[in-house]
Amino acid sequence: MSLRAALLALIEVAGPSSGYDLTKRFEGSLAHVWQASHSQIYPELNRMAADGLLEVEAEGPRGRKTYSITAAGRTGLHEWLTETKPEQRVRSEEALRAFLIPLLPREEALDLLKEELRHVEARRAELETLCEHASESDFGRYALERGLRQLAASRDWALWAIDRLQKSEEARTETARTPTGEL
Amino acid sequence: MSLRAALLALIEVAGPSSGYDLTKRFEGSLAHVWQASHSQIYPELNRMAADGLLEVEAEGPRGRKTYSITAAGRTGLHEWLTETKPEQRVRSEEALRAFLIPLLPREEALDLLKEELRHVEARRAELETLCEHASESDFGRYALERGLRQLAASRDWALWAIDRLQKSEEARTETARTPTGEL
DNA sequence: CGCAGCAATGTCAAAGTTGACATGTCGGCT
DNA sequence: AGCCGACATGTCAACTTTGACATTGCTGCG
Repeated sequence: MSLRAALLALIEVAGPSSGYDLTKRFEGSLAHVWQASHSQIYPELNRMAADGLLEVEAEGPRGRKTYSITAAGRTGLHEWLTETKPEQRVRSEEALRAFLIPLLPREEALDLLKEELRHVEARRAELETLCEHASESDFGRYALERGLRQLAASRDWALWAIDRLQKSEEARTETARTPTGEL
Repeated sequence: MSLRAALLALIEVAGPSSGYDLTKRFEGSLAHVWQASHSQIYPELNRMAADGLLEVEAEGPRGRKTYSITAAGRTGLHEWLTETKPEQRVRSEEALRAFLIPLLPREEALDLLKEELRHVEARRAELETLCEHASESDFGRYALERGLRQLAASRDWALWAIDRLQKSEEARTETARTPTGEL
């Protein structure tokens, strides 16, 4: 259902669009939040049209189809936003790795964390520029801000973890103990 | 592959375990990071055993099967951690909602945000207690900390968004303008 | 002209995920 | 004895998601 909501919202905001347009827009700021490729979007649009949420206007020289939102579509979107309780579960491979970090010997763990830190910084910089170019009232403004804050949290965590690992290494060196069981 | 890595790691850390054990452990701190139910875990364990990553020791009065990690399993886990580049895409329905917030009239948007804030605070409190009860060296310590920071970021974002919406409402009231197009 | 590249839509198999259904054991309580 | 809840494993249909394969029209370039 999330895909439907996203598509309805995109059409609601930008007006009648083609599947191609929507696919492109999914590659923009929305990509930080939800992903879908054309192979998922095209069939879904047709199903939504069949369900009366969208109206198709097929034409265009290259077989372009334009979908517009119907009253039913608008109602559906509103219902989804207000009456569906959000799925709180998050699945993040990065977080899973974080979970598994303690399995690695310190050196390797530190390398991984530093690598992660680089990635996060890169994405943050990217988002930051997007954020600057976005107008005050831009549609994706809220999501952008959210993404930025999440990334900042990831960065801070990585810094914390690196610090912690280095401290525990120092402690280990001082007391001259052998390391405990690692992978 | 993430499921495999998680299962290998859980067995690596806790020693030989049954599918039931692993299912329970997936409901613990790991649930904040990755989810899997027994219907996914049981078949996967058997596949992993067939692939030589695990060793089965079937017995126990209630048909309990105990899986232990093999050398190949350990290698596989290590490879996954160090040689696979992490999937950076995140899919979060909550974030998607954040994206769509501007579609709602202010009052409804505020209600949603406040609701979200409550949820986040509740989960944060829950994690916080988990964090306190966790020993310094607990396996899940890093993931727990990461989860806490993510939730804090979500909370701060919600507060920021509420503030922003209220400010824009004031501005609107002052200038006595009619609202722009909303859902 | 031919060709590359983008516009535009589609299908399909494979993999991942969920929730429901199914089954049987064991221990403790009434 | 009967029942409940925890232990323990499994299957299956439905749905979502991904990546590959496939096709056609238009546009600009050499």
